[in-house]
Order: sequence, then structure tokens, then C-alpha cells
Amino acid sequence: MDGLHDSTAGASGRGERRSTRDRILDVAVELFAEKGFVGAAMRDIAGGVGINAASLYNHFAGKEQIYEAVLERDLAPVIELLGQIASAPETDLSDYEAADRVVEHFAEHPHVPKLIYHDALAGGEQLSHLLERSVDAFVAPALRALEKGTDADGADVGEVEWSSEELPLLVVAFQNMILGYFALAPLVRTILGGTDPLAEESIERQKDFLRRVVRRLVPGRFPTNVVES
Amino acid sequence: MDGLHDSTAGASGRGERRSTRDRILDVAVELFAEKGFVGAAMRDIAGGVGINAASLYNHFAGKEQIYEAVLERDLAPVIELLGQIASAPETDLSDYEAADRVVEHFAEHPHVPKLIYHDALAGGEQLSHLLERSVDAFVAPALRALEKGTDADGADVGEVEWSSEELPLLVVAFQNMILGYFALAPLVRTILGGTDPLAEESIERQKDFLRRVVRRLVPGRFPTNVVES
Amino acid sequence: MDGLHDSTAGASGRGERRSTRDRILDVAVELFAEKGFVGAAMRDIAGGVGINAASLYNHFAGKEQIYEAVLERDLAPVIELLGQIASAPETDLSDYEAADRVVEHFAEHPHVPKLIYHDALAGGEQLSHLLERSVDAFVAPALRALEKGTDADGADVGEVEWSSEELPLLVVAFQNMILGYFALAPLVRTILGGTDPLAEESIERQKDFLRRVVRRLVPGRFPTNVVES
Amino acid sequence: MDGLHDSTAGASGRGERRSTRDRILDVAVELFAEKGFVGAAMRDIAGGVGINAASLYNHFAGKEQIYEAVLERDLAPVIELLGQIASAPETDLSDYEAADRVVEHFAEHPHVPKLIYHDALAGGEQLSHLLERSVDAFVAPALRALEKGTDADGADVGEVEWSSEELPLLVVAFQNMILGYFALAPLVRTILGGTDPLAEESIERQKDFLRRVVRRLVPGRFPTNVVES
DNA sequence: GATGAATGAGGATTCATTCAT
DNA sequence: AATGAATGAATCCTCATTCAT
Repeated sequence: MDGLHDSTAGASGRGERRSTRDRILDVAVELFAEKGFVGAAMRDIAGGVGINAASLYNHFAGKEQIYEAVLERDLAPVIELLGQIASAPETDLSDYEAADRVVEHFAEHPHVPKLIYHDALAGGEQLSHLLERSVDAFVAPALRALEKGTDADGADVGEVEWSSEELPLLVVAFQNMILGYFALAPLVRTILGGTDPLAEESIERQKDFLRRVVRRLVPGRFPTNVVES
Repeated sequence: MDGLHDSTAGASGRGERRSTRDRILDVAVELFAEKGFVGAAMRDIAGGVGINAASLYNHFAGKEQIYEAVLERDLAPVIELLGQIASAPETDLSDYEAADRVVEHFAEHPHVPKLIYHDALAGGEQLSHLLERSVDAFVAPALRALEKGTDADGADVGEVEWSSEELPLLVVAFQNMILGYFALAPLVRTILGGTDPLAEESIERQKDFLRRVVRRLVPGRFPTNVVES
Repeated sequence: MDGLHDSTAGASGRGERRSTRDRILDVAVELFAEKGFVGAAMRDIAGGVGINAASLYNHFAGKEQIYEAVLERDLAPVIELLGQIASAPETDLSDYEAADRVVEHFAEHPHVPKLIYHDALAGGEQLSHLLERSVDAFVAPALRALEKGTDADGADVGEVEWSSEELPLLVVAFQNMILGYFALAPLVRTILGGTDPLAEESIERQKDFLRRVVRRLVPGRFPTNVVES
Repeated sequence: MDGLHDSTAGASGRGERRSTRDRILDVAVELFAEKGFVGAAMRDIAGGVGINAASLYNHFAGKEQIYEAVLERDLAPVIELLGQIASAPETDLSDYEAADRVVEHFAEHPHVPKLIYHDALAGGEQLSHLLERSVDAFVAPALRALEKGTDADGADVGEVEWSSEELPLLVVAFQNMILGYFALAPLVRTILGGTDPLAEESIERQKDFLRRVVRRLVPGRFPTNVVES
């Protein structure tokens, strides 16, 4: 149990009776993910839930509050996950396993990357306070960890050293590789030649792919006996 | 002159008198990039140009048409550039130089990646026919080229082999690394610790960074005598 | 005890436990007085009482009924008071004492004049049936009484005679002087230079003032030996 | 020409072609006067003008701005009139003539008193800055003038002296007598026994009445040879 | 080419009211 | 007697578009 997936499962799981509040958030993530904050209409959220638009106001003070609740419910767990990864001792959680877990999480919550992208495109105002949490929780620790790896032994064959100025770019690159795969699903599908990027096999392939990328780009943090799959 | 930068210069250059039509498109890219198609208001486009909203209809049939004109003007050159790159003989244009040129183009047209992302997030409906051009022009040739490289000699030290199923993911990864850097500027700035991602030095760093990434991830397409900068 | 002030004291007096119904009316007068019938929101009335808006309907059939109950509870006593005054034998109740009593009543129920004004401004539909009672109870008798006074001896120095056509205007004038002082408190405060019109001293001054006005405008109904305070 | 009545007469007069802007204000005064700011619906204003509600926003930025324009157009002249009266040399403009002029103005603009009352009832927030102008322009000078009158010769038969603390109450009283007559028209009509308070005769009667009241209440400011009409 | 004015559609929000619990 | 949830109607306002000038 990692404390991530239960967040959406007030009444445990799928088709069962969920609170109206949760059903509102379920519909809202989808709409916010697809259309962004402005584009998502209260009427459509209500419609998706099967209630009158006015009823939304019995559960949330306004659109903004729904949005915040969505972020809190669906984004906070991601940040928490990143925090766990960043704070984990290296031996316990090697980087590519980290990427695995993040990808798996997004595979189950494919709206989240879109949410992040919409907000970042709009200027990141709304997201910023949550993302700063993310930076505190993940980016800084990750940079420290990466630095350590680089310091240690840059001599290993096939491993890269990154200057302290490049390391943030490495973080950015992974962020974009991981989030972009989900956020830009339509584009990705086109490039994949029509294959659904969210299909289970596709996800597995992406995980394998990232594992290999990590091994090529991130300096020596892996047990040397790992064999490529 | 590569036929890319003059795209915005209907009347050649900067401060000179540009056609109203072009000024409309100038303002429109910015707004579409920031707020997306739905979020950008005709009134604001007109306001940015300094004319009345009704006057827009003397130049374009409607919002949709402005959007299409923006894509045609600012996105087509990118696709053309990608086509040039993809079709270039290897010796003439090694991959990391390709990344360089793309990054440079976006550094001068920072709205374009945002435009692409907005559209991809919204479902890619509007963009699709242009992006399909992009796929035809770039992705397919690129895949063929990459495949060649991989086939040739996977034995080189530090170089990766990618299965034909992984190659599209590699394309996706580069797409995300390159576009994401520009499209998610606010997020990137946060990770960079406040540094402006569009500042000239930042761009240079990103180019260097990508060059090294290319060298690590893309199989043997480089003159072996290249020395890292 | 004149049977006026106990109207608000369903359970006798001030800080004690009052029935929910009465507490609703307490809050309602204030809101109706400040915002008028349309402007006062059921939710706010409920909020003021500390209950849910739906609970109001356990005590009243609707907003209209709350309004009517408010008028009945807080306006009826005024009408009754006016009736007493109008029907009182002259010797028992001289005019300026009458004004005194009315002012005192409003000083304790400062919402009532506002209520009357709101309603009169809105067209007096709601109020009309209550006000017709008021006319029957007060205006007609008062006019008769004034007429008598005028008939009697218009010759007195400093006293005015009013034609039967002017007498209603005199009633209107007093109505406006008395009610307006309370209803337009904010305006009055401005004119008073910031002094609170509801402060005890202000009330006393207004009473004195009205007494003198009565003496100047209303024909000989006073014991001639009255000395100005 | 006193600069007052032409304010509403952009295109001179009654049924002629007036600008949409003015027609909006015409309807708006009526609705604001009857229902207050909150109660007046944009849709109704538009309906009264015969245009779509959205069209209002081509002429005013919002409801608030329509309200302000109404005040500016219909209230400012009143304040100006009061200023003229207050600043006029006594010989030129005796008090009861002043009351005459004010009454005449309101007889032609019967909505204004209602506007003032609505605003004063609501707390005077919106009106305040205009009313403070009124206080500066009229109340203060009036008080000074009244004080002079009182100082001069309180000895005249039938004239009253007012202490400086009572004078503001006198101003308040006249304000209420004059405004109240128009603002509370429905109530007044009831008291008048059904006569329309705005009928020409009624207005004349009210002017006569006020003249006599002024003579009784306001200390020696009149040419002694004035004969009651 | 440009504009002021008009408009129907829609968007968020408020409100009085109802009803099952 | 109280409440949370639901709702239709109405609120102010925005938007893309049209049209006469």
C-alpha cells in the first residue's frame, strides 16, 4: 500500500456508489484535463455527474474550488509519490524503478499530466503553490542525489557526468518525457502509428524504454548486475 | 537563409509597417499560445492590434480561420524544417545539429510549442491535419534513418540499440524534451531555480544538453571524431 | 406598559431563550429593513438565526409569509399606537406628547421605519392593506381632530390655520419628519456631521425639536401654559 | 434657463429620437427608483429600451456604471441646484422660493427622490460620494445662512430661534418633507385620500404648504411685506 | 477597411423552494 | 424540528458574429 491509489477510492474502487462530491471531482478532472480550467463548463461537469448545475454549489463554493479540490485529490498524491522516491535510500529504490512507479501512477491517472500541462501553459498561476511543494519534495532532493552519483565515479563506461548546471535540465527532460507521453496522448498516438499509448502493452513498452534511457543518462546509481530486459 | 525566419517578416524585419493581417496573426499566436483556442477572445486579439473586434472580419472569416492562418504561418515552417532535417543526407546533417536547429527555431518562435501543446491537449482535432503532415514529413523518415543506424552497428560502446518498437518512443521522447522545454516554460523556470528558460544562455545550455543526450541515446550516426564541447 | 413593547418579547425580555420563530423574525426585520424584500435572502435570514435555510420552511410557508409576519409583529403595534393617539381625548394626550411616544417607539424599533420606506418605495403593494388599517386608525381621526383645532380659533398669534385640503399635507409632513429621521439614518448622520442619529441624546434632541415644530405648525391643541423646554 | 432641465434633453424634449444611451438611462432611472439597484434587472432595463440585454454592454461597462451614469445625470443637477440656492444672496432667493424650485425640479424628475431613498436605505454606500458633494454644496452653507437668520433677530413675532444643535435637524426635517412627498408617493396618495400627489394641482398645493411651513419654522429671512399667496 | 451597435447562445452564480432522511 | 441535496428560474455578464454606416 503506497497511499496513492486509495485517494480516489472513497468507497473502494470502480463502479460502486461514490459520494456525489467524488463523482463531481471524477467528471471535473476529465473536463479540466481535456479543456482546461476556462474551457470546462460547470454545466458539463454537472451533466457528467447527472445533476443540475446549481447542485454543484451544494458541494463546492465555485468552479475554482472544484479545481482546487481536483488538484488536491489527484495531484497531491503524485507529489507525495515523488517525495517518497526522492527521500528513499538509493539501495531501496533505484531510479528506473522510480520512473516505473511514476509511469504506473499516471497510467492509472492519465488526466493528471494533462492537468499539469494545461496549468503550466496558462502560466502556472493556479498550480504554482502545489508545484512548489513538488519542487521542495522532489526536485531539490533529486538534484542532490544526482549530484552525489555524478561526484562518485564519473569514470564508469557509458555513464554520463552532468555539471551542476545541467542537472536541472536532466530533471526537466525526464519530467517532459514522462508527463509528455501521457499529456500529449493524441500526438503520441499519431507517432506510434495509431497504437493507443494508454494500452497496457504500450505502457509496458514505455516503462522499458524509460528504464533504458535512465540507465544511459543518469550516472551510476544502479546495481551493476542489472540486466536489460 | 533557411526560409524559416522570414515567416513572420511579411514586410521584412522588425519595427516596420506590417500588414494588418500580419499584425493580427502576431497578436493571435500569443493569445492562442497563452490561452488556447477557446480562451483567446476575438476582442483581445483586436485589442492587441489596436482595432475593433468587428474589423477582424475584414481580414478573416472567423476565429477558426485566424487560428488556421496562425498554424499555417507559424507551424508550417517547423514542419518544413523537420522535413529538411529528415530528408538530409546523414553526412550533411548529424542529429545533434538537427536538434540545435529545431531548438534555435523555437527560441525565436517560443509560442509555437505552446500552440502545439494546447492543441494536442484539446484532442488534436484542429492540429491533426497539419501534424499528420509533420508525421509524413519527419517522423517516418526519421524512423527509417534511426533504424538504419541501429541496424548498422549496435556493438559500439556506449551506444544503444532500439527495437523497431522502441524507436517511435525515442522520437516521442525527443519531441517532448524539445517542445516541453519551451511549452512548459513556467514549470521549467521553477525547476531551474528561477532562471529564465528563454534567456540566451539558457538556450545555449539546453542545446549543449540535448547534444549530449542525442549522443547517448541515438545510435551511431555521428562522425566518431566529434569531441564534446 | 402600553402593550407595544411586549410585541417582540414572546418569552419576555432580552437575552433569554426565544422561540426559533421569533428569532427568525428578529433577523428578518433587520434584513428586510436593510435590503428590502427582494434583497433579503432566505439563506441570510437562516444564517443569522444559525439554522439551515430549509428549516425556515418548518416555521413559515415561505419568504412572503415571513415578511407578513414581520409586518404583523412589528408594524401592527405602531398602527395600534397611532390609533390610541388618534382616539385619545385631547386633554389626555396632546400632540407633541404623541410625537414623543411615536419617536420613542421607533427609537426602540428602528427597523420599522425602514421597512415602511422600502415597501412604500416598491409601490406599497405589500404594505397597503396594513397601511389602510393605519389610515383608518390614525389619519382619518387625526384629520378630524386637526380640523377641530383649526376651526376653533385660528386667531391665536403664531398659530396656523390649515385648509381642509392642506391638513393631509400636514399629516404627510409629520409622517416624513418622524419616519425619515429613522429610515434615512445614514443620510441624517451625514447632515448631523457624524453624530449617530440613534444615540440617546440625538433622540432626545429630535424629540425636543419635533415638539417645537408641532407647536409651530399644529393649531391650538396645547395647554397655553406649556413652556418650551 | 437654469441648466437643470436640459440635462435629460440631449436631443431636446420628449418623444423625439434620443440616443440609445439616454434611452437606457431613462428606463434605468425608473427601474432603479422603483426597485432599487439590486432589484432592477438588466434584462428589464434592456426590455424597456427595446434592445437585447447584451446590447447594454455596448453602452455601459455594467450595471454599476449605468447606475452611476443615472446618478450623474439626474442627481448632479439637484446638487447643483442646491448649491445655487445655498450660495445665492438672501435678497435674491428667499427660502420658500428655494423650496419652490426644489419641488418643481422633483415634480419633473420624480424618480430622483426615490433613488436617493433607496440608496440611503441600503446604507448610502453607492450614493455617498455624491451626497457628500450635496452636503458640501448645500447643507453647510444652508446651516450658515440659517444661523445668521437666527442670530439676527429672534424676537420677531411668530419666528423661531433654533440652537446650533437644532439647525441640522431643521435641515433634516425639510429634506424629509420635500423628498418624502415624492419618494413615498404611494403612501402619500393613500393619505391624500386617493389624489395623485404628482398631479399639477397637488404639486401646487404642496408648494403653498411648504411655503407656509418655511415661514413658520425658518427664522426671519423674508421680506416682511410678503403676502401669503 | 474600420466601426458602433445589436444579438443569440452560453457561462458562472444566486435564489427560493422542495423533499427524503 | 432540522438538514443536505437537488432544482428551475433568474441574475449579471461574455462571446463570436453580423450589419449598416
